[in-house]
Amino acid sequence: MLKKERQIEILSQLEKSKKVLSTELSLSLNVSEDTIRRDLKELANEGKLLKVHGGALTTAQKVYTFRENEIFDHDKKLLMAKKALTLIEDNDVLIIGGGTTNLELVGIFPPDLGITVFTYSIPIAMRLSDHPKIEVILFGGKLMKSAQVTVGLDMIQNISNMRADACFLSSSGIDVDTGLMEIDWEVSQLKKAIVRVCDKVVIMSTVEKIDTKQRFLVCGIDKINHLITEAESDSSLLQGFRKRGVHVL
Amino acid sequence: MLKKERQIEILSQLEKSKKVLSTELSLSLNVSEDTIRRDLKELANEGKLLKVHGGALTTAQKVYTFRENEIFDHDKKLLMAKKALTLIEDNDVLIIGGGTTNLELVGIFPPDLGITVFTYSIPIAMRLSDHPKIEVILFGGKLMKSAQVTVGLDMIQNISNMRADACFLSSSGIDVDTGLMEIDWEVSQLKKAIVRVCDKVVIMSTVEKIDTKQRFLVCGIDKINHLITEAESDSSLLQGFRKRGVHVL
DNA sequence: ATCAAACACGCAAATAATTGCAATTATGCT
DNA sequence: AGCATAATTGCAATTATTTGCGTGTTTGAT
Repeated sequence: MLKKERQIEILSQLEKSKKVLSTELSLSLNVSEDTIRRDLKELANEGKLLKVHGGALTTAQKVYTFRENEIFDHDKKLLMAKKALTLIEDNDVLIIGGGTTNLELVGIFPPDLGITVFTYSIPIAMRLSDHPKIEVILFGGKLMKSAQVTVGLDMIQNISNMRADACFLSSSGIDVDTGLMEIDWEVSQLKKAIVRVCDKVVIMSTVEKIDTKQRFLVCGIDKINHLITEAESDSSLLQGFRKRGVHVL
Repeated sequence: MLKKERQIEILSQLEKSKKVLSTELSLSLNVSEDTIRRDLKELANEGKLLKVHGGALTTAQKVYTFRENEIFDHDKKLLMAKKALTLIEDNDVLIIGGGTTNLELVGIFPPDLGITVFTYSIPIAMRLSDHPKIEVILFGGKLMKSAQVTVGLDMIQNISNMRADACFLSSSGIDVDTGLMEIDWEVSQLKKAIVRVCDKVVIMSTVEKIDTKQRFLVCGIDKINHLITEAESDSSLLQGFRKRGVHVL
């Protein structure tokens, strides 16, 4: 039995019973407990499970009454989130925008990730509120009910006075020539301010948003460092972005 | 049963009933009382609960916007919310604090109520986000994960520069002689600032909190205009408050 | 003040984790 | 293919964690 195979089996057992014991796994999979422990350690580092003395528990021990399965295009967004996660390092200071893709992203943050997150999205803050190591700062302002994000002039002030390692923004439209666009004026102003203070700008967009235009410009393509979609990074659709120096993944 | 598993179970029981007894836990989880005590001690060090002689209490009530029926003392709090609602008029500007009682209150706001609500509680903002006529402004700041509220110095600044018709605050302790008290320093500072800028100060407190003291003073009894409990307004327990000019209801 | 319940401390047994090391197995490269 | 290198695995010795029990102390309700 291959290592990967075994690890998948471990995860599947964990899925069923919400907990696994090192001793039991060692018997049922015919490997030493050491190996099981090494597997568990590895999986724990990937955030796939929570390693504890004697075995492991599902990370989703928490009561997520959150409607994860109601997210549109859940699979695609999860894939994008996984790609985005590779860009994040311990001790980073991030600004994370609204949208379900970002919600997906913070949902897969491994438990040992120690970062600081600034956000204006209430669902994002909520979901991070039970993460053990992440510090969350929520920007305040008037609540835009439709998207459950806050906006306000003060907020743009606040943002302008900070710096962050990276920002993760979704897009309502992106285009090789024009750049990143936004439907809502207030949100566009907000994102404009965010882009200015971040070393690394990461845009997450499903391919259907590519080459669609919206009313308000956030920034030109030259400000964007990474573009994440659900497609293969060498897709021809994305060639234009690669040519302009955007890291596509 | 694994240690972590047990601790999670303890926390989950605690969440439901707001208190746990070492003896009961020892029986229901089939471990010695020593083990329970050690668990409680450990969890207390992590700030997950407050250890007391004989068991443990919740340190701060974590609010789940979704699971209304699990709110502790739901009936009492609903009753208090109904009383509080009588104090609210159209076009009011209110500051509403955290806690499940306030959550209950905003839950029964009639759909045609047109007011402006300032809050630092994320669950409150969430719940109001689907109300058609209420404008919600969320104060920003560092997220205190246990209670899902935000705090911060900026926030006190912001509050000091506004005025509101009334504020609705829960109490972690109130006493005729001392006044309103709070467990957490940062929250106490926050409430202090709020009380200063509100024309009408409404405190909501279950009777069990009456005459209990906490570490940090928010304000004296003279600043409090209304006291809402689940008891009859002419209860003898509340006589002291009435004598000092507090409207008890 | 009294007394049972709750607690803290140390100890010992059992179980689990870690580490270094050697044997085996996979992988990449010419 | 053949070889070098890296990864994986099991083993043994050591270390750490968990747990229950005995002892003596503290607590808090009457």
